Amino acid sequence: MTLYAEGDVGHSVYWVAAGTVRTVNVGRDGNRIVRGFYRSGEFFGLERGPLRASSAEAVSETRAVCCSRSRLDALAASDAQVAHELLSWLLRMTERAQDLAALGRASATQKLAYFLIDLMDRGSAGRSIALPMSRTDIGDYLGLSSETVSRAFTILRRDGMIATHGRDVTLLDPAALQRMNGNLLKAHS
Amino acid sequence: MTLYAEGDVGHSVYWVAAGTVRTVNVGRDGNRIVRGFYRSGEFFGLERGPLRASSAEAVSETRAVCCSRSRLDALAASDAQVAHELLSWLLRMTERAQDLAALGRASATQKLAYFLIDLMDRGSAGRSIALPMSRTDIGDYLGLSSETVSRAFTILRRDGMIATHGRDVTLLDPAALQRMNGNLLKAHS
DNA sequence: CGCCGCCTTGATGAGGCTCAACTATTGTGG
DNA sequence: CCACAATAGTTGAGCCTCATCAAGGCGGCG
Repeated sequence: MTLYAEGDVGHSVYWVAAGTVRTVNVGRDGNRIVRGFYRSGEFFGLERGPLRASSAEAVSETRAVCCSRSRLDALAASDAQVAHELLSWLLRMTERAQDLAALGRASATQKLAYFLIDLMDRGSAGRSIALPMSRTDIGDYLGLSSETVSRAFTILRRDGMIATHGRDVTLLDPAALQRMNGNLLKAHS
Repeated sequence: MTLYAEGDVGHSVYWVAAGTVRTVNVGRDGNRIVRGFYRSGEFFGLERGPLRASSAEAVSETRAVCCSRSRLDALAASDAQVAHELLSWLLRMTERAQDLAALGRASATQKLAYFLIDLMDRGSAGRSIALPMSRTDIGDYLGLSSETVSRAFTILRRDGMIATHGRDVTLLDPAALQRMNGNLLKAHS
């Protein structure tokens, strides 16, 4: 379940073939922070220093491919296409993290709307999403408690924007969800 | 004062020679979000698409060097050193944005402590910082109101962690400031 | 001197965290 | 197949932090 832990030495970069991975920090007082979710087709594990800044854990059953940092560097140096992909991916990561930071002032419901839209943009083909993670995971990612996440789901359901059945979510009105954030999030596709 | 505006077409990348630049988004309802500050020696303006996602404004008197994206790409392709610098810078940007997002649950005082520590790590030699930006700027960056920022300054001053005189801030106890964030922020140097 | 922007401080209200109870779902052993 | 336990999700009540509105202070600059 754990691919690597916070503080480990490791230069490997990973590519998610199937499933979902989360990167996590745990404060000394036990408060957990989910720094990111990585879905099938995405990269993670590229860091500045030799020590892992966060742990990486499989959220559901997951297959991941591992590549050493030196091999990646060599590939990027020789193949301009790879270098461009890498740059583009990093820029996207930065954008996403900045978007999340910009949501600091937003309401819990707006944060959840952002989360769902982002998830739809990234992987799910139709309007249905099978969330692999718990409410607590979502909360630790958005900076909310699991109870507040649950309440936000209830509000979106009541307003007819989504339908839920356990962890299965159907986005009934994606445009309305997107509008909730004062279209802070441009089309990231 | 404005280097480029949100929505502009532009591929240029900038390097701050002196002064401070902020990148800004403005929602339709007028709420302002400062996405980042860039101090002397730092880069900004590198984005994924051809359209600017945010405006860039000089906070104080500033000199900035401009470089076209194509020239940067050529440089990075030919010079491994430049490519490495670029990668390292992007990773740092991502880290910083993720740190800020992770502060979502933190108190206003913790956020301000993070801000000051980050600022010290990045540019100021001694323990004194001459803030170039207003309380409102800081608030729009941290997701707080300017009043709350002001109150947080008062608390840190009362607790003997800083001394302030207008926009001049002296960090009396940097270690204590760093500890406030459950040492979420590792040494980023 | 008086205006103006920035900063500070106070009072009030709203949103979200915490504690707590209850329900739903899944898994386990008899 | 059922009883039970364990985990996840939902909903409610009270408190606390921060946003908002409002009123001064403190320079800078004409």
